[in-house]
Amino acid sequence: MRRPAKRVTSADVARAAGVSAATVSYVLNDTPGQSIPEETRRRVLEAVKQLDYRPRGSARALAAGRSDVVLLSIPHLSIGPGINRFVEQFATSLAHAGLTLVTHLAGAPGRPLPDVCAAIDASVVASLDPLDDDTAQALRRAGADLVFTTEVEAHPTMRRMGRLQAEHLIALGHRRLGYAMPDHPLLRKIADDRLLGVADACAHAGIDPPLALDTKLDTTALARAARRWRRESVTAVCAYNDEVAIALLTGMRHAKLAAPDDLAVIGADDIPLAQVTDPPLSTIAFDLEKVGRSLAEAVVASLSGRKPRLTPASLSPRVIHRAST
Amino acid sequence: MRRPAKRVTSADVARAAGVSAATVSYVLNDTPGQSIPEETRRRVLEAVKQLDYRPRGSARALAAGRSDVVLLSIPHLSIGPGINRFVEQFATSLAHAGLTLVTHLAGAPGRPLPDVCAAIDASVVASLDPLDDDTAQALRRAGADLVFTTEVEAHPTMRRMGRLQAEHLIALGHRRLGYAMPDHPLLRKIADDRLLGVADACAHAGIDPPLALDTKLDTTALARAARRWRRESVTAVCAYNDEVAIALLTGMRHAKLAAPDDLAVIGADDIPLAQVTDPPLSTIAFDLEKVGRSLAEAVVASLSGRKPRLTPASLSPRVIHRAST
DNA sequence: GTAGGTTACTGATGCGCTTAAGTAACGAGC
DNA sequence: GCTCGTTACTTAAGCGCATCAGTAACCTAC
Repeated sequence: MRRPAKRVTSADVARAAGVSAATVSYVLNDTPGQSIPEETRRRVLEAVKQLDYRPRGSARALAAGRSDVVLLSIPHLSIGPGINRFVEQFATSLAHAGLTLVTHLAGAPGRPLPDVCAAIDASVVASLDPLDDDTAQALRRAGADLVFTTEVEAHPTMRRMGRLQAEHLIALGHRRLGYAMPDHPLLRKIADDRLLGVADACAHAGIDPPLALDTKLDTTALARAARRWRRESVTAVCAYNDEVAIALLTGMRHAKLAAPDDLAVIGADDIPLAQVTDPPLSTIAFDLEKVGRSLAEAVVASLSGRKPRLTPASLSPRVIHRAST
Repeated sequence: MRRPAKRVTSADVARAAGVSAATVSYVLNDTPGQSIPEETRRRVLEAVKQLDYRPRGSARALAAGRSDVVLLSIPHLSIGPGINRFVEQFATSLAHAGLTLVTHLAGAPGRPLPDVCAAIDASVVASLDPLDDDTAQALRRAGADLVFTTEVEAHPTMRRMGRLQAEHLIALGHRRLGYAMPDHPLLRKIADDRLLGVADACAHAGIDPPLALDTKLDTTALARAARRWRRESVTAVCAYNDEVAIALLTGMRHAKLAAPDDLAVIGADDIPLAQVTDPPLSTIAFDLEKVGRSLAEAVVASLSGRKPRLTPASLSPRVIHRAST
């Protein structure tokens, strides 16, 4: 592997601007306590633009002892397309603070998070849900701060979503609930959390625990599941997510069952398609943009030594009531 | 911002193993031309494990002049959940070659790709579709190799997808096609490409160009669009993607139109839900795992100085024929 | 008029690693 | 018995930047 061609360095900029490399660094970083006259600043910035100079992150990180890179670990499988809006807002908010976001698909067999973190020398690792202890410790040893959307004390987000689904159905008068589990083994952990939330709500309302059925994205199988729930006098189903819920709706049509009269269905995530199903799907939505913004604040806080203080209900999930319930 | 606590360095490992830092580096990198007896190697690796040492990417990159980080730029909005499978496979294949993958959501107002690239000092930037010239040049100046899924000469993937959709419908005997455009302005460019592909196929078959209609994810609006196509004697519609197609199916049901008899519908992306619509949706699928693997190969090739040689039809889109056409 | 402060810089150092160059110890070959 | 080659290392340089410790020039105050 050849060494890449010579790149523009701060020394080049310094030469072009007729100053020292230190001055270039001061100008570019607005280093507090340094007084740079307007004229010099202009010359330096001019040279930067002329040469299309971009400081190398690795050199900066090495010299400064910390980088401006934030690593976001996102769950193995998408939490729906909304994740994009979240990431975008997060990246934008971080950029305002001079930080750079890159993301890593967690759980993949590719490479453990601490390795990735060390490789890019991230100074903060953010995640939507808490990481396991070993990983967290390894990351901290690798020099990264950790930031999550959920406070440790609060109910984990996933569990809360399940609770909201169930509470909605119970409020509508349903007394026996079903739960539609996803088939993908990697979704199992999240699904179990959400199911626990449903069980919480049932227990709290003093009704039977939910009847959970494994499902797959297959119309016939879901038609069967729907009939099974009916037989067991289930009147409403919480689906793991909108995808499962939509598939269930199709399965029900095949079984000649209609939502919400024969079986009420609520999804989770509020994917765009949830508005255009037949009937439109009730679901749980997050304000992901807000989450992105507040997570960015937490990162900045953590970086300046303050305890990241998150809003109580960071993900703020809420019920979207449409025609399927 | 306090300097983070002292982290484990290669000097610490060297001390623990009773060797010099150079030896540690030789062991960890399997540096060719260095003979390390088994016993020494064992001692070093032992110390590494004991201390949970992870080399800092920034220091490595700085010293070696190149990092082992690959940056994947993914389009602004998800190309469906399949993107996950692709990223995963890509990351795994890269990991086998000792490379680390991180991704960046392109197009977001956050921070331009070259800045991100410089910040993490990526040595390769991969992208699903070609980047504009300015960006490409800036990246190259930032010292990154560029790798794409599409060869420059080949038809851009997006255009090809549109062509496949149309060819499928034409082969089924349709003589007047519609095209359902997405409403999101950021999708416009991709949509235009796909539409061009449809137009190509129509021209090639000697039939009228497609009647493109703007749509949004709204059942009523789509019912109206469906009726409009019918009035204009369109018998089959290519949808921008499966999402639009599924919404159209719902709109058609509201307009008392059935697929494929009243209007055939084909989507694109083969999202999981496409199997469970009513009727199941014909669509265009990619072999994303294969793409991930071959893109990783291209990256490795590019890094070892060879020209990245991609398989002719890297994304290899193909028609999935279900009941909606 | 000069001590003391401020402004506007520069020089030197070191971050943690890779790598070229060096070296001590040992065995083989003559 | 001495050289040469090999093995198994070590030493030192330097990657590109941030940052600390200067310092020269100029200004102010008394």
